Amino acid sequence: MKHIAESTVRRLSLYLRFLEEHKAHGHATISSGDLASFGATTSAQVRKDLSFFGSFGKRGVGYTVKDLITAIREILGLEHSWNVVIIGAGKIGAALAQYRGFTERGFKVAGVYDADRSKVGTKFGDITVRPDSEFEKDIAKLRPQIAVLCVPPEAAQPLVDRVAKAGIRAILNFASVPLHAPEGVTIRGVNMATELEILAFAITHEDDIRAEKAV
Amino acid sequence: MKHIAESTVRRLSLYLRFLEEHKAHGHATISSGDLASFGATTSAQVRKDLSFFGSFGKRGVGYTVKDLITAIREILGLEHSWNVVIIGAGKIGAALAQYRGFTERGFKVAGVYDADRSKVGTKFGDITVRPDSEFEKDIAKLRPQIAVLCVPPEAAQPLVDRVAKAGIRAILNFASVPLHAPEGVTIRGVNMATELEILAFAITHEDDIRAEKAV
DNA sequence: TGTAGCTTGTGAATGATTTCACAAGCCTCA
DNA sequence: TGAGGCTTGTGAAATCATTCACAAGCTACA
Repeated sequence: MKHIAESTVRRLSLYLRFLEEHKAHGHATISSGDLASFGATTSAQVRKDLSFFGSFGKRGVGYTVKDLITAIREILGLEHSWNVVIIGAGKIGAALAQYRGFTERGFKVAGVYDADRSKVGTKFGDITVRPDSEFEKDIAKLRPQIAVLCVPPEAAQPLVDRVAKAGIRAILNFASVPLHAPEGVTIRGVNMATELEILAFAITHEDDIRAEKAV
Repeated sequence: MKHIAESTVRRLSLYLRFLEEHKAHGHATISSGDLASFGATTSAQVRKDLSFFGSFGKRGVGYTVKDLITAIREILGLEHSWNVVIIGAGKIGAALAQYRGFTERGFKVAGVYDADRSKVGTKFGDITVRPDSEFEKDIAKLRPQIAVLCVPPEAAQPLVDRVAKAGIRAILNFASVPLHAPEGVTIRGVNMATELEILAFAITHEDDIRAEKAV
């Protein structure tokens, strides 16, 4: 397969959300223009995004909502559900463990771990925080595909190596350090402070931008 | 000023983090190559990123850590601290209200609001959840520049309009819907489920990619 | 059946970002 | 002072992503 841009995958995820909503509203078909207006993009972009994976619409008509949902779910790899383990049961870890959005989209939180014994035993819904040391043992049973790291920065890289050794190949990192991914492992980082800094940059410089527009 | 790519701003934020660490380790100067290896980028990229804003290094020597920190902080608009209000005191909102990373980077949580009366009065450290209805009144005193939305999807767009009307021009959105930004307002979205979906895509397709590499 | 009015799928063009490659400049040391 | 070894700053080239523009194909309806 041709290399797919991250921006394309991100938009597909967005289209999927809109399609599900659209289906719930009882619509059977949708055009690239409708999809575009929801995702703040263009109809050409929508069609190009889809074209990397095949041809899903009918000229003159549009896309069958049901079929496009199936197609995008398959493209994204969402036809089956994924097991996720959360490592670190601090504030963020706890919030994610209870986050409805994951379950809704087919990501099942299969375990929560923490090195701090005082946190072990805490319950989030039907899931109990287990000791970090049990991690490798559990993996063999749970077979999770994704690990979410919500640990202090200095603990993150060692955990990446440990998690990778246990056979997990996808990591979502909430620790505020860039991590080195071992061969065959994909890491994505989410950094709240960086997001705020990008906003700070935008409002600090928007006057320059406005001035520029006026020229 | 020339238009700056978001990717550049994101990297600057990363460089800044490394520079502060580097300074704490007692180093006085740093080269673009060192900065690059931390951020998993190239030395040319580092120099290009900085070149949009000026010339901060010395040929043959590198950059003075202290001065580059000052320069990047000024570029990002971090020379003063920012006031942030969090709207929605659910799991995510509560986690963010207590998130150390914000304070460390100069973002002060000045208020937390919720429409649910049962949440009003809850304390997060020295900050108390206030009723949503008090929001406009408080803004006049607090003068926050950034709002963080941690509300259910259907509540998000109305809040954008309300927050914008109150004079806030930057919004960080954790609700899982794309939002329409009024004129002069910058919105950034963080969507945990989308991040997991991008990972799911990556591991679903990595065999294709590996196969491709082998060809 | 034929025409009018849509909408898709896709090469080609444009625009944006990253990488290359090298002149210019700084420091050390003989 | 001058040569050698670094490192920056930056045009130019290459790569990557988005937008344009239009032929091809579907539906409805006369």
